Amino acid sequence: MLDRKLIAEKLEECARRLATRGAEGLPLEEIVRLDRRRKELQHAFDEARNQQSQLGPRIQQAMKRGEEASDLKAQSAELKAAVREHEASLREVEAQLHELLLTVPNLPHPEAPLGGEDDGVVVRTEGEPKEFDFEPKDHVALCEASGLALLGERASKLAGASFVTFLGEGARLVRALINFFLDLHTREHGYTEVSPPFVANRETMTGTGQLPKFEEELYAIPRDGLYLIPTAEVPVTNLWRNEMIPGERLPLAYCAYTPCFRREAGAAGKMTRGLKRLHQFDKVELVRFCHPEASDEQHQLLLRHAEEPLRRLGLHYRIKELATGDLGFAAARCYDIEAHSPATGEWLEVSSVSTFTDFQARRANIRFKDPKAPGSKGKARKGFVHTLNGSGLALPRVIVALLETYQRPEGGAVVPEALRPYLDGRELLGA
RNA sequence: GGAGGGUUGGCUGAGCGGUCGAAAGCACCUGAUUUGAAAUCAGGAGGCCCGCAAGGGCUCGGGGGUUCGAAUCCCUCACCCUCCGCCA
Repeated sequence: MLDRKLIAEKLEECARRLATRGAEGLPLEEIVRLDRRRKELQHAFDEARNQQSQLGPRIQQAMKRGEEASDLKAQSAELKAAVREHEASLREVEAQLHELLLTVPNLPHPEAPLGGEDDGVVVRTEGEPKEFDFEPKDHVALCEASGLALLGERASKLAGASFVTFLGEGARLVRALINFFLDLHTREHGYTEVSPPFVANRETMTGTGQLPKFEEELYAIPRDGLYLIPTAEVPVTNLWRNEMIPGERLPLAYCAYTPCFRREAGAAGKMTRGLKRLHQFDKVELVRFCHPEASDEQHQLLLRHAEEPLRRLGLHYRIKELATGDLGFAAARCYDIEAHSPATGEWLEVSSVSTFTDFQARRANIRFKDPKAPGSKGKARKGFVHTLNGSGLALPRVIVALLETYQRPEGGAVVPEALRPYLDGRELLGA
């Protein structure tokens, strides 16, 4: 959610910056108009309320003197009606305003490259492309040959297409990767592990920006008013909803393993075989809360943390900064981390590392309060925190890159060193 | 799921429907005493929102209601505790 004041004061600039992400025809003028109306109503309400509350003691005194005070009572009743009226219109205007505000995406970061999907900038490429002296198979063929994952009809029997079942060493590989990622981030990068609910209510989904605009993307449990989470970002960011974080605790860093559920409703036509696009996948997510002035630096730090698992697994990958038109609704700036699929030559997005500035914090009302300097009469500084998150990492596509990169001509795949402790020291998988 | 009890400021804990934004204690801040600290004494101070300020509004778990007036009465929701039932 954008700051109403900012929209009012810099309407042109907001519109221009939002246009760079392709957001046109937003109700910005309407928002400014409603905000002005809101202020007026608030004033009228305060005024009437003030008058009414001053009448109370006077009535009491009159009654102590044994008077009826019926004229005062009537006056008070009248004011009460006025207060109610003002309050009702105030609430209505506020609700309208809020609703409009929820539809406006975040402002892109001034340094984000301009353009659309194809204008992302590859910031750097890490590792070497894998060379084979035989014809490499793609991950689908490898899964079929090794039996690590069920991709076909037998798997879709359970919940439909685009749900996978990992079997035997494949299931074990999933667990190993989750543990590897979590251990790395908690032990070496200082993240606090969170194991949240895999469902969330409407308010929680609104806080991070999934609702109201992207209801189509979510699996819902209408009977209980719940949604399956599309990412751990949702429950973890909302941990602090409607709270004030003591400034000295910032920055906060959380990591969480959860399955992620996505309907991929907008992805029709992009259907792919195999593990590349699923309705349910496992992911370890990193979430950070920080002071506003720290978010750029925190974004770089988060990026380093998120890519570290790929480095340790010895995979070839690149970092791409998304152009403004490709940014997610709530993001101000975003790096995608893409692992290389040597069999197809594709770059697979395994992580999206975003900074949301105060956009999510406003929606979810997450603020900080710095401690007052001792002895100083100045007020403690308060404000909305900045939130950031990134996958660290999403499993299925990492598995694709892993199997393809480390495949052997005679079948199976070599386990990279870093992962062996999580697989009983095994050096080979699916052989 | 059923029955009962509870939720007050950072904490503990009072609070006849009318100067209650709320006693008291602890913690906190300022000053005095002290070489410094502790102890003691005297003061001060809840939080949030709008506002440059003056000022105003909101706030006793959330929401609604009764009343001229609600921390106090009623309804409802959430959470906590106890008992019963069920259960990995």
